[in-house]
Amino acid sequence: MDLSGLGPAGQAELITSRALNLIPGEEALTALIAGGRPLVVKYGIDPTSPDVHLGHAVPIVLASRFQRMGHRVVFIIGDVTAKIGDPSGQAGDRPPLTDAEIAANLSTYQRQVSPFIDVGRAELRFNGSWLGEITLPRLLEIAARVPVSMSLQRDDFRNRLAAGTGLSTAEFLYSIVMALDSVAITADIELGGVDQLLNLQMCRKVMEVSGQVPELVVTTPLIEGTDGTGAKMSKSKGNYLALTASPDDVYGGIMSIPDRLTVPYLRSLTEWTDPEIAALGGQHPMAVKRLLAGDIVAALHGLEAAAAARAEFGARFSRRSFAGTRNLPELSLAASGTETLGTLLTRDLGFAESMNALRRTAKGNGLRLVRETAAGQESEILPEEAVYRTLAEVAGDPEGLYVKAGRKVARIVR
RNA sequence: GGCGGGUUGCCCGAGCGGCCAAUGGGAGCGGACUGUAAAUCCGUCGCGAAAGCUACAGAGGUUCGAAUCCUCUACCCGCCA
Repeated sequence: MDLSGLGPAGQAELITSRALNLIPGEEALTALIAGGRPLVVKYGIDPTSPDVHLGHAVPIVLASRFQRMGHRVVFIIGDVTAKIGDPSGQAGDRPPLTDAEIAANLSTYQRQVSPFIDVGRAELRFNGSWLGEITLPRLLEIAARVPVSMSLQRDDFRNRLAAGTGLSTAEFLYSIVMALDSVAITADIELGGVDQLLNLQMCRKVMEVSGQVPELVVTTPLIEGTDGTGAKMSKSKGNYLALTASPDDVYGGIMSIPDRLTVPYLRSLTEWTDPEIAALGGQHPMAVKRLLAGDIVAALHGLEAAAAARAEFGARFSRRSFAGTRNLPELSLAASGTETLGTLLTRDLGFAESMNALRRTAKGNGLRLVRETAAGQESEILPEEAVYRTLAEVAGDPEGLYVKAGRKVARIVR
């Protein structure tokens, strides 16, 4: 949706309503937009990991809004810092990257993020192209005018200092180095997650020290992970939805988030406006979540895929019918009738981690044979020993037959 | 550099010579209930069909027998320099 026709107040509102912090404030944003020229909107991307998930999409959604308002989005790639390695001093877990790796990560990143923003229209800048030019006197000049107390506002720095755990000088310099990027492109606005707030403030400071107008800082909320533990979405917690996930997985993944996250997700990841969201209030929480899931799948994979994922979900989980379900793994009697059920379910399908794990599932009534006919479903709980019987023995007539191990299902075919 | 404390399963954390594959909590998994939500309850929670095997930082040793005792190594954490 083109937003360039919107007036300054309208544009500012569209950003402000989704921002957690706006520094110095909304009036400044409105004034900046009212200036009439295309603004330089900076967004730094991390070239160290090719994995992008929904959490990363949040600031991108805002960047896209700026873009559609007619402003210039500039992605800064921290190639210098990536080549130096992890600044946090945790030895070894983040080795420096080569140029080739950075390029590869970058193109993966662009591809994954493209559903949310017009990547072709965004500008790309590598900070190596100007950081290499910075002289030591210049760096000292800036450092001399940036108080250490600014960095010490960071809890993690303070805690580590207090605890006596290592805090390197490089880490102190890191935020100044990133701030030089803002100076290099004379950014008007910078976007980032709230976790970057202190770094972003450093950008303002350094710009000021360099005689520039400090950029306007916009931070976005960190969305909670899908598991509902309250932790932010992150790869290491495993509570994330990758942008590359299949339509079915994304749809299902969204459906499994706690109800209380539906609105935050709608706000952070879709173009629904606050009045529209408020109007959904009367609906069943699950219905709203369906809208959200459909919307996100549509963004990532298109409307058709969204419709298919919706139908799939309805068949598979709401009606629990398997006949209409696509993408079910299959066990073929002809090909593997003589293999044991346990082998097939663990080794071939990965439904359980080990034979013992599968037996435990069976012991808890989780291993079942389901026969689906026009009349409905009949389910038979398989005993633990069935794990060691062959598929042919267990299955018999495969017509409309499915095996379930816990929540996972496979179709049995001839 | 000196002295002291620690390293247990996915995480936290008991155990301090046999009854320890290892108490308890959390996470996970399965079941009931459901909307692949939340809450609750129940079960389960190294691998192996079994015999058994592998596990309590690593390597040796003492002992009929070690997660538990001894020695060395690595890492962590305190206090003192």
